[in-house]
Amino acid sequence: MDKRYNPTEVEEKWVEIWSKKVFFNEDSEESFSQVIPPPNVTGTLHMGHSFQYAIMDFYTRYHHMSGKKSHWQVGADHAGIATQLVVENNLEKENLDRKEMGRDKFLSEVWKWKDFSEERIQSQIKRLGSSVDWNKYRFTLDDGFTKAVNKAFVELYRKDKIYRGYRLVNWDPSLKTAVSDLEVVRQEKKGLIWHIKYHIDDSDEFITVATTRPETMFGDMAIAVNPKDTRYKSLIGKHALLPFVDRKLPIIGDEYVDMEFGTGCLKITPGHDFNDYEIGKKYSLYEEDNIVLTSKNIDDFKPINIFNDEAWTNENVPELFRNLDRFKVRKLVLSELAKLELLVKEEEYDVSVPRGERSNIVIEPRLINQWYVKTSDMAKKANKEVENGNIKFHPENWVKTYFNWMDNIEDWCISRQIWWGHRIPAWYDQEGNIYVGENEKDIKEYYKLNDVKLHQDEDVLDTWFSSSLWPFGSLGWPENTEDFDSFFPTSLLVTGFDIIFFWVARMMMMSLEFTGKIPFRDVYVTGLIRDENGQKMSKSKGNIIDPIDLIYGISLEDLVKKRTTNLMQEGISEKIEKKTRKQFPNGIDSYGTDALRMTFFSLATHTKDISFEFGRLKGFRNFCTKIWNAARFIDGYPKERDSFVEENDNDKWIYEEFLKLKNQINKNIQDYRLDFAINEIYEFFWNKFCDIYIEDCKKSGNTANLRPLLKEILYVIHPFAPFITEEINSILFQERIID
RNA sequence: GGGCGAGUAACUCAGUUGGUUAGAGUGUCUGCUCGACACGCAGGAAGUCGGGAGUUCGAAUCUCUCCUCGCCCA
Repeated sequence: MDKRYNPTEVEEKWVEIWSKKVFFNEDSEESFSQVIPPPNVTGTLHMGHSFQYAIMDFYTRYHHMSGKKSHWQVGADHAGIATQLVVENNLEKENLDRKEMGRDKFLSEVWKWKDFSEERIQSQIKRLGSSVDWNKYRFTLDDGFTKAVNKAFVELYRKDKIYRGYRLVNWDPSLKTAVSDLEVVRQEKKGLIWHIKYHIDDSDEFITVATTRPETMFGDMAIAVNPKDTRYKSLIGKHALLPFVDRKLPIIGDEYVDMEFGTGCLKITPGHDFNDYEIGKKYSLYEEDNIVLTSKNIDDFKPINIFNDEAWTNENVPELFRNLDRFKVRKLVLSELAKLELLVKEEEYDVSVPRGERSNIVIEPRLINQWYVKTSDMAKKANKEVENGNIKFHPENWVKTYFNWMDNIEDWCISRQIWWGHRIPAWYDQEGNIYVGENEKDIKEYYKLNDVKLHQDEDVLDTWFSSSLWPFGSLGWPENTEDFDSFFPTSLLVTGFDIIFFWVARMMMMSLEFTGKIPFRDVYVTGLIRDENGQKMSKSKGNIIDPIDLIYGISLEDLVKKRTTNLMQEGISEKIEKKTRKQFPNGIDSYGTDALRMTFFSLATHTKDISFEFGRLKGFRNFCTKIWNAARFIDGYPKERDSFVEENDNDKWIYEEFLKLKNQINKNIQDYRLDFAINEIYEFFWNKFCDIYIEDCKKSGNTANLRPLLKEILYVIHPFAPFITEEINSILFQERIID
């Protein structure tokens, strides 16, 4: 054995073995199972993935070693919008355009990319030593999974839990697709609010409204004031005249209006604002001959839409303002209002701007037909499982976050106007009647259609719709597979707090809906890995650390190159280079996978921001060397016996300590406190086993117990540090720990 | 506006449910190339536990309040 443990060579050997090997206690009655949160096929894995995979691998190995049938379901996610964007950007560099290519050709390009990305991801998962069964690998767009998705959609539709609705949605004008509430990020910034005068019909009076979005005024359908507001009480029932258009807008009194806000008068633009939409609906506003009327019949409600799909003004605005970008319209409206002396004033105001999570463009609410899942009943069922303790969150506190969202859940918009994804299994005839079924043949049978010409919905499903089926879909549902039988419901889900709403909650709803069972019992919610200053790692900040570079090490020049190529923004590369050179003057050392894993465990505390710290990584590399050298020392003594025999006080003491350790870490493992567990291992091995026991054995010459005890210790450490323990075990004992 | 969380040694963090002199890793200081290990060994320094008030025999831990910072939802 070398004086220093050299991890990379050793690890590559075991990676090769483990990636082909299936660990499986076939005959065991008890089972443990979990599904991987399928990584997106958008590129490579980052620190967060390696962190979570370390934890998942830990539990898979741990339960396998305790004799259970232990299964970790592996796979990847097609990641609709994200992947489509990556491929579109790549094509753009070759001056190719998605629209010009057409759907089929474009999709074949995406499939090519998927193969490329998938291979990289798979090799990364393997390199971390993940004990998955590669024969059971699934992809969310493979045939079996697509079948599950279609079945789920059709079933929900027939149970009246999916519907198509003409409603206001979050519209992304650059991607030209609807997105769900969760895919919209709000950005707080200093903006302006404008006070605008509207004439009162048949009067010399004015009413002044305050708005942050004057460009939407062409879609105004009412003015609302609080009925208690003495300033405006007398105006209720009269009409205001919309500037430039002279549309008569009813002035309505509604408690919803906050008297303190702005002027106390709100312009109601149901076609372009979510709150206004609700008010418009309440009064069923509709326009006739340039007069807006109210009605008691909700079917009369007809919001005015003033934008096209790119958020440029359409034919519903006066000619002067037509066919312009919404931000240009704003400027023009303001200057024209000023000319008419209708612009009273502008004030600074904190506004919250909705932006698309992927595109970063300002989201424009838009009226359009989309598909929705009715969520409230499903949410209630899911909540019950949390309330009665069938599903547990760790740390427990995350249930608050979970309920916070679930108690206010809205219907889920699941259709996306993109190409990469599961095409919605709905067809239309010439008259626009909707038929839902797994394919055209099924539909013709189910609806008893003869020679009707049908065309399929162009849209695809939200990626999270398919992901929500992952825990049972990946195990074979709707087929009645052996895996589904033995491993569902799964035991554990390891995932980040950032996708509790997107994913965890939705899996719970769908699983209960389709299998009648919970998808998992324990949810281990991890924090997010940040850099050592607590900053989020991102390409533009230039602080990304690739887990592979921690395992193998990387030279300064390569690291600088890696961090400064393919930057979206111009001009930041110098700053990044400077920062990188300062922080890593000698590049990054090689630390090996075990050291990285143990670092992750020690960082897996119950906080949501985890600063990744090199000091700790260094500490665990030293620890690996320590284990290696203890083994090397012990290897210097001949084998005398197979098992530990207590012969003196020293033996008695260390064995008691060892049993205490085992008890303690088993408890910690059950409590999902791997940080405690790894610290105890470290403390026991270094301070007790090495510093006291081995030293004492040296002095007394009673060394016969060293080998058997080391072997027992290696087994305990194995799920924490699989490579080094397996290597030492094979050198000293010519056996496999995990088989 | 509603909700959640953080503030402990120079740095990054624990503190397992109120109980002896508050812990770890890294860094730092002193001394060690003695046969496992300098990625080491033996020692050492280092903290008003964000501020204030309270409960208690006893508070980093419980209560109240204030300050600073972060995240999520509207």
